[in-house]
This record gives sequence, structure tokens and C-alpha cells, in this order.
Amino acid sequence: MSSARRPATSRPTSRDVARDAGVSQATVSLVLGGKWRGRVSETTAGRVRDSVRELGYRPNLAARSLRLGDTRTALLVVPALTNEFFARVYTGAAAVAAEHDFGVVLYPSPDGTGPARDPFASSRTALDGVIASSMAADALGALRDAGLPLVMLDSDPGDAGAAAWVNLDIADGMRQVTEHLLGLGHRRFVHLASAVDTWTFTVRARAFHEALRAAPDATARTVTAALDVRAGTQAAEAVLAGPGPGPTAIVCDDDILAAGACKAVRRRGLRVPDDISVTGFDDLALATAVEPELTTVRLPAEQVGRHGMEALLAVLDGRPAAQGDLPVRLVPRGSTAAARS
Amino acid sequence: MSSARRPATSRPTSRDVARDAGVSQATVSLVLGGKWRGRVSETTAGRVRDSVRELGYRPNLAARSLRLGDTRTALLVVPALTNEFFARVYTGAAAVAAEHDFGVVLYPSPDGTGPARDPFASSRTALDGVIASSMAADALGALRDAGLPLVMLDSDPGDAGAAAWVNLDIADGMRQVTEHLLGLGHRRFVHLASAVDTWTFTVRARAFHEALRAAPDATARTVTAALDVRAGTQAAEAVLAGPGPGPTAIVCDDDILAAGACKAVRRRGLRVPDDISVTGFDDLALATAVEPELTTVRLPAEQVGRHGMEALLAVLDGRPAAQGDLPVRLVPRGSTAAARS
DNA sequence: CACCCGGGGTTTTACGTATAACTTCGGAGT
DNA sequence: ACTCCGAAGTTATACGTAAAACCCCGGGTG
Repeated sequence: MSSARRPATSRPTSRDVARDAGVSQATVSLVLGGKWRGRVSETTAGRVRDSVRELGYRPNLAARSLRLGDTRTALLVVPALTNEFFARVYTGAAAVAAEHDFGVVLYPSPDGTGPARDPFASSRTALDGVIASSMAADALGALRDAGLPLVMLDSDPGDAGAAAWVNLDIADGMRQVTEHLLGLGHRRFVHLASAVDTWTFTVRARAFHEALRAAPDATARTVTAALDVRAGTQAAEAVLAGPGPGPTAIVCDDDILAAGACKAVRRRGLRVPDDISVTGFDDLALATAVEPELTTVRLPAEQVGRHGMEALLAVLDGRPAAQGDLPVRLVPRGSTAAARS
Repeated sequence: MSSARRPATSRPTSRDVARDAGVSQATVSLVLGGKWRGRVSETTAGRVRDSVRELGYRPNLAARSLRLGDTRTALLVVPALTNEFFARVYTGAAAVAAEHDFGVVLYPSPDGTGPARDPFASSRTALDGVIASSMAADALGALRDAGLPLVMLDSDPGDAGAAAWVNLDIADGMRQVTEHLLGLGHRRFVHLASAVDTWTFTVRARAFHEALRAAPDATARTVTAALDVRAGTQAAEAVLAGPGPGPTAIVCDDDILAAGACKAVRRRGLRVPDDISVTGFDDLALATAVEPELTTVRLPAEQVGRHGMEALLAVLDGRPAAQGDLPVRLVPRGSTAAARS
């Protein structure tokens, strides 16, 4: 504790702490590493800790990583953080990471479809593993080639190359939506689908049409739109202006599209849900901000992130990763009602 | 290129590449570092690059950071990523970082008020600097003490300890809102304020009341709410149910609160904007999803992130960081109209 | 009395990279 | 014929940490 100051420009190292405490650098490392029972006396350890505090020492993480060969850091690849779902996935993953003294660094792909070139070129930090969420199939290549343990979230389990998957039971969610609407007497549907070509939307479309087979007299038109409110409104307007009898229900791939569809319905002078029912998907904050509140499917986004990080940690430990789809739940709200006869 | 394979368990190093290409490790480093004009022949460089490709070599970033003494990585501290504003700040910062071969790692404080204890305990990666956005004053301590260059975004410029600030002209935004409403004839106001105690909301409140002084006959009540739709609705309902003549305009600190306020207005059987005008702030995606669309103030969130990262890079280079508030703009939409006489 | 043992340390080494300092060699200049 | 020089490398070293291997010493054991 003899206050041997160094120039303020460079941070103190464990050697500075050692000098200050009058011990060797190895002793500092032992004390800080926590593995010093029976190796260092209590008094010496106390002196070391005092010096650490006094000098404001923080271990150089680059050096530690180099020495240990791991970085306790994972890369999370998501299409876009501005989508609330992915922000929540990150939050869950980061929470689990923090519990295990792990870090998370993000790579949001600029175009929202996945890393076109090399996700690692943009990541300046050394990594132990990768978690990728909702990637288009053609984006997998670069991730697989990195030679790092890979956990896929919300992606096609048929794609090879990942050590583990964490998925949502999207098909069941869309089934619940469809049965809900069929039960309300709806038969003429529009499916307002996302133009994004990822597993989750593929499954939503397939599950909708499968569930519809329960009602042989049901009909459905499909229209696609980009994932924003305006695009949803335009697509819905176009289909509502089309020929023939209009739909009594619009099933949307996403709450954002549903909000857009509601606006389109009202622009035609019709009312939600009295004239047309509208359903969303994801249960974003948006769903309860609009009026009427959206009937939608709640996705446990944080859980996806949590399970993803837990799976990666398991893989890194050589343990088997828990598998299985996470359940989702229909949340009936004000945007759906019995079909007009 | 003689295919000297290593065990797949451990990644190849620059020494492996050197062996494969028949050169020394130093030569590999020279070629990959790009500083080899006149030091290595074109043919040798080509051989090295072939070996790099063949072995799938990637430099160990921990080792590089240790050697160079910097990490080309910045920490971004934000209250919560699920708030669209901060997701956009991140996006902007990450974009600039990528242009400069820099990385960004996030630290979203769990409770939304700032890092209570040590933001660096949770960051497993070595850092060159810190960018902190919208922090409460008491959260600054830990950030300042880290001894890293600090750039503050959307924070009180009066707080000491930062190397640079990037702020929005929030006061001007709120002034525009207030003048807009005064111009429409409104005189009885409610200010639906955020319960979060950060600089931006302090300024919003102050600027609102200052702008109101232009109309001596104007009155304003203030009510606060947490930053979610439900809380906004409840707070607005409470104030609308109060005694005396109701307000003709509700000025909200945030679009989320404004969406909540709109619901409250309608629950009392009144209409937006015919009976009561409502304004938001931030221009989130939400603002155009609800009906009527919100009159609000557009904040260039990505620009905040961009300027913040540029300021940090400048500070790290020893250059002066550009200062000055970013302009904001009122976006009039359907949620405001002339006051009923 | 010689021997071993365990507590409490220290010395040394390795992790992978970037670069300063050194070597070697073929040709140009005088 | 000798020096000098630049091109094209190589060798050696340092970054800060963790941990393996070693050292010293006082006390219990055969």
C-alpha cells in the first residue's frame, strides 16, 4: 500500500499491484482468481486487495482471454434491433449471460435478412460462440464456417450445422388464431403475410392454411407486405378494394401489419372488429397501444434469448443442450369478434 | 499450401499459416497488417494469403488487443433496448463504428435508470471508451471512475467528467409543440410527464412551462406516469375525471404516453382531436400506428448514435469533438386540431 | 536423526500478435 | 575491388495474465 503511482496515461497492471503490496505478480493473480485457499495467507491476501482498491486496478481482459483461451463472450446475430422482438431476445440472452459472467456482443444485420458477408469482420471482439436468430437460410453459410459453436433461434431445425436450436411453437400459435376465428364463424379470410422469407413466416403461412382445412367452406387470399405499418395498410387496402365479397377476417403475420390493416379497414369506412376482425402476431407493445387492442399471439421473446444463451453455455461446457419448442399463447382482445352473418 | 492440418479443436494461429506458407510468423503478420510495401515480395504475399484462406485462419483478437494496447471497442450504456429510441441510437453508433473498424458492446441497465453498480463488471470485453445515453445523474459515478474516455448522449451538459456531449435540442422541440397548440387556440393543458428523472424529461417539462408563458391566460396541470401505455392511460383517466373544466390538450412527454392518453380520452366518450388534442414526443413507429396518428416531435435518434461514436473516435484520436445540439422537428399529424370554443 | 509434508509463497513459462532490430544478398557507384 | 543500399526477409521481444513447477522452512513421524 505504499502508493507507488504510475503515469495516469496507462492503467495499472497486476505487476503494479504486486509491487505495491510487496508480493509477486503470481500472488496477485492467485488472490484475484479466488483459488488461494491454502496458498496465500489471509493477511497477504488482504494486503493485495487493499492495493487493488487503492490503485484502481482492473484486469486486462485481452490478456486474460489470451491466457485462458476463451473470452466468455458470445455473438448474437439478429436481423434488426429496432424490432421489439429482437430487443427482447437480446435482453433475455444478456440476462443469462450476466448470471454466468458472460458477455454478449450484437451483430444486427443492416438489411434485416442476415449477415450477407462476414459477421465477424464487424465484430472486434474475440468470441466463444454464436447465437443467431431468425436468419434466412442463405445467411447461415458464414456463421457455420466460423468454426464456432452455433445456436440457432427461431430458425429452421432442418438446416444443418448448428449445435442446438431454440424454437417457438409458431405453428401452434397460428393454429390457435385460426381456430379462434373459425369458432367466431369467420369463413372468408385474407392472410396478410410478411414479405420476409424466414422460417417463422414460412411456418405461419403453412400452419394457417393447414388449420383452415378444418373448415372446408373457408376461403383465403394471401397478400404480402414489408414489415411496417404503411406497407401493411397499403397491402390491406389493395386487397379490400379487390373484386368479390370482402373478407370477414384478416390474419396478419405480425402486429405491425395488423395495425396497418386496421387502418385500411377504417379507411374503407368499415369497423374493427364489427365488420372485419383482425389478428396480429408477437404481442408487441404496439398491440395494446392501438384501438381496438389486437388479438394476437404472445411470444416469450425473453425466454427465447434465455434458452438460447443457456444452450450455448451448455454446448461450450460439453453438456447436452435442452431442446424443445417454447409454447405460445393466443391473447384474445378487442380486434376480433363474431363474423357478421 | 502444403495442407499441414492441425487438430480441429484448436484454431490455427499465424504461426500455422507461416509454417504452411514456408515463411516466418513475422512475414504473415506483415502481409495481413497491410504494411508490407517493399518488405515482402508479391509472390510471397500471395502464398501467405493462400495459406490463410486454406487454413481458415482468423487472427486472435485478444492477442492483437494485448499487443496493440487498444481494443477498438466501445461500450454503449443505455437504459433499455426495448425502447425504440435507444435501439436506434445503437444502430447509428454501430454503423459509424463499423465504418471505422470499431466494435460496440452494449450495457443496457436492467432497471432503466442507469448502471447502479459497476457497468464493467458485466462487460467481459476490453474497452477503449464509453458512450452513455440518457443516464440519471447518480449513475455517472461508476462511468467516470472507470478512467475511460466518456461521451454523454442526451444528458445534462452540466454534469462534469465527460469528454464530449451530443444532445438534442429538446427544449426547442417542446417549444414547437406548445406554440403549435397555442396557435390552435388551446389554453387548458395537461402535461402528462414521464416519471423517469433524466435530463431529457426535465428539459421537456421546463420548456413546456416556459413556452406557455407566451399565453398568460393558459393553465396547465401536471401528472406523471411510468413509460408504458397502461400507465399513461391510467394517469390520463385520473386527471380527466378530476374536478373543474377538462383540458383541451394533453401534452405528453413521449409517444407511448400519448397513445395511452388517447385511449383514456376515448374511454370518457370524447374524441381525439375533436374534443381533446394529444401530442407525443420522439416519433416512434407507434406514432403512425395508432389512430389518429400522433402529432409529435421527430428525434434523429440514429444521428445521436452516429455523432456520439464520431465524438468518441475523435477523443480517442486526440482531436476535438464536434459539439452542438442536434435540431428536432415538430411533425403535425391527426391528433391535434383547433380547440373547441 | 533423517525424512517427508504442507503452508506460503516465488520463478518461470505460454498464450498469439505486431513490430523493432537484425541479417542476407544482388547490384550500382566510384 | 570495395563500399553502400534497398529489397526481402528473419529473429527476438513485449504486451498482461494464469498457472505449473519450484523453493524454503518449521514441525510431526518412523
